[in-house]
Amino acid sequence: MHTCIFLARLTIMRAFVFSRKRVSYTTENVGCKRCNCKRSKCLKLYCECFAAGVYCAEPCACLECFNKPEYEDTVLSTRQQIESRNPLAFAPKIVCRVTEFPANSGEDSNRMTPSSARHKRGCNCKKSLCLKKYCECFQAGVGCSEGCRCEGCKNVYGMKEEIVYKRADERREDVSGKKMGMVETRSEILHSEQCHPQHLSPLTPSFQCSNHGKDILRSRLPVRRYLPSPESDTTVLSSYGKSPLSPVDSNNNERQQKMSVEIVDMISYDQDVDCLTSGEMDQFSPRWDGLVDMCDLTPKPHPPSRAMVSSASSNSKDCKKVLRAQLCHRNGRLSAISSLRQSSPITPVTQLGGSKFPQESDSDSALYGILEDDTPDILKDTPTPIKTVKASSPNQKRVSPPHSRLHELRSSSSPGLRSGRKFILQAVPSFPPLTPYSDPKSCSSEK
DNA sequence: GAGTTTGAAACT
DNA sequence: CAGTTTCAAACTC
Repeated sequence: MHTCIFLARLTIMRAFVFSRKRVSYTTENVGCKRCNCKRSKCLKLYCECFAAGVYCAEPCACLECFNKPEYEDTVLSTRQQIESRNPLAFAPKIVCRVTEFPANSGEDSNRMTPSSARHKRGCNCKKSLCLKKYCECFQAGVGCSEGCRCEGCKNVYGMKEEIVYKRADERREDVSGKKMGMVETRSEILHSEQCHPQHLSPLTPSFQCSNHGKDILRSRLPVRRYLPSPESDTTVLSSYGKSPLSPVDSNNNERQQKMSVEIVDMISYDQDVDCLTSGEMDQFSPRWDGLVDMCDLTPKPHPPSRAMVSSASSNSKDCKKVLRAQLCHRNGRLSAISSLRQSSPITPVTQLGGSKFPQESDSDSALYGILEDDTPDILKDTPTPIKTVKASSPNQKRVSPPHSRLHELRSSSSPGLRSGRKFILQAVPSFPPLTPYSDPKSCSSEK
């Protein structure tokens, strides 16, 4: 169970931290760098805000911006259109896969490590050597993978060749029943953290806001070198060089806990948190399905482990249950997490009115049926030949959240959410809001 | 701050 | 699907 929670945290953290570029929010959103679109009208994936599923806000320096609450319909239809072209367009780019271990014994049968967070689509770098933020993998703080088509990869988070080699190695060792070698080492580190809760913040998503995630990431990094965190422009070693028990962590612990509640509540965040999280919190909506990715993992029985905290269930279902239970336990309103797996990052639920929560892929088709002519007038001068829409969700996972819940959630107010400066596209939550949404229309006056 | 480089997204 | 163009962020000076 702890493993599951742990992975959930990690995945969420990654989703937040790595999926967006330099979006540095403060509570006041002062000096925040947001998009700077000149020609895309903030209605294409070029636009960071749009891609992130949030409305542009004051910090944006965009021109002719249509990514605003008042153009909600346009935004939604545009998203719809883009999704029809590429169903994964708004899906989190970083997914956290799990290293699965062969079944050896009943004990610790749920051992898994988030050893392979990767860019879903992979990069295509030619000149940056995957060492600059041009590289999405590097920017996301993840290693390149087989899916990357990069040339001369030197990604410090994991080179493509290295990954391929290690995976082959893992498979070989798994088959031979040998000990896990490097993988084991990594998982041991991970494991160590799991087994020593004092090393971690409590079981709340706050973990994602700490640098624990980075520590974990670091644990996956070659020991030989540390480079500046992609999230840090100034710190050379960043948190990668810190011990998990570093003072920073302990100092952060309390506020991490606080943060966790805020994250879970999807309310505005504490600006006191480090830049890792502060810039990402209100990008929440479209990234929550990172959790989905995590939960989609299907851990297999694992070999015995000395001290594995392993009350986790051995299947993703249970994992989700555990996660849900855990989160619900921490936040009564979090029952919405039960919809994690069903939610779509891109489904414009508002257009579905109060319809019932559709089931899985059916929802998509239903949705698409509703949203037909999806070419926004605004963009019709640049027509896109999309007329038919895929009826099924690419991974069969992205479905609208329960509207009844949404409705419930909306009907209650969340001061924290209202305090957020960013308009999350309420209509296209990737993940059912964990706290009430504030109606974009009602809060459009905030802007 | 302007100009350049880069690679993703969009288009053909 | 491959090649090209457009775009905006990252980067350099």
